[in-house]
Amino acid sequence: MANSKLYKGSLVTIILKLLNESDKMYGYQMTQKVKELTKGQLQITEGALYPALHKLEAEGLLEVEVEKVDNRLRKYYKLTEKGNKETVSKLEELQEYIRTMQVLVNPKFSLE
Amino acid sequence: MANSKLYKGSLVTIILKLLNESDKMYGYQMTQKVKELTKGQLQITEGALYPALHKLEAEGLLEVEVEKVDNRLRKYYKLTEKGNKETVSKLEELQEYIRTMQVLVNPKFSLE
DNA sequence: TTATATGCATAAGAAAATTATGTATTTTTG
DNA sequence: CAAAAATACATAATTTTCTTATGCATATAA
Repeated sequence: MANSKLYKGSLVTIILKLLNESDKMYGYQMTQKVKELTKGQLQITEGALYPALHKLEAEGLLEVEVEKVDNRLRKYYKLTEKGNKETVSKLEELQEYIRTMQVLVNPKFSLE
Repeated sequence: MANSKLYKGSLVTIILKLLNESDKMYGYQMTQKVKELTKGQLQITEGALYPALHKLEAEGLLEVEVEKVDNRLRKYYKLTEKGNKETVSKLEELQEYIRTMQVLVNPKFSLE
């Protein structure tokens, strides 16, 4: 997924946020969007993405709509109501994670 | 390690930063320090910590010094020169990760 | 005196990723 | 025009990193 191990665990958050912004997206499109937004820094691998999408669908957070474009298959995903709630929760978790890590990494804590 | 999966991959960064601040520490002390700094939010489990310390030692990032205090064993870890460099690198990676995730999560990117 | 805290360690299993394939169509490039 | 690259999905084997469970031992608090 990236050169840094830190991204481990954040794929679901990224997927949910993408769908939260874009209404509906298909897998390949997500990989391209993330590559573009991060200027190539973050490359989502298919081996990570597709199983993650299938899992989110199985959990009822995403729903699928298959489309055929140019004789090629596209599986559009969109958030369910449950998925919307989970998105909020995952984004809060991310902010919380960042806050906590800032505390640990902030030089101030050397004082005590 | 925590309720959030996001912490996966950040243990090494945390360990290195702790040692960067404290010169030398032993495992149990690290768990307490992190618990204290994060007000109980982040609990480092021993099953994660000790293997991680052993690995960092094997990689030459940490060196060990065993001490006996009150008839109980303590293994003090400190950063090697290589460990110091890796600390800088890991902290940069963390800042980079945070920046990237902010971009992905920031509502602004819905514009294009 | 018994539970909790201190201090280490490892093994089994789960979760989430990487890497490597595989299939198939379309578009670009030399 | 042929070959390579891009588009679009999928899965299997393996690796990494963690959780959970267990184990041992001593010191301190209830």
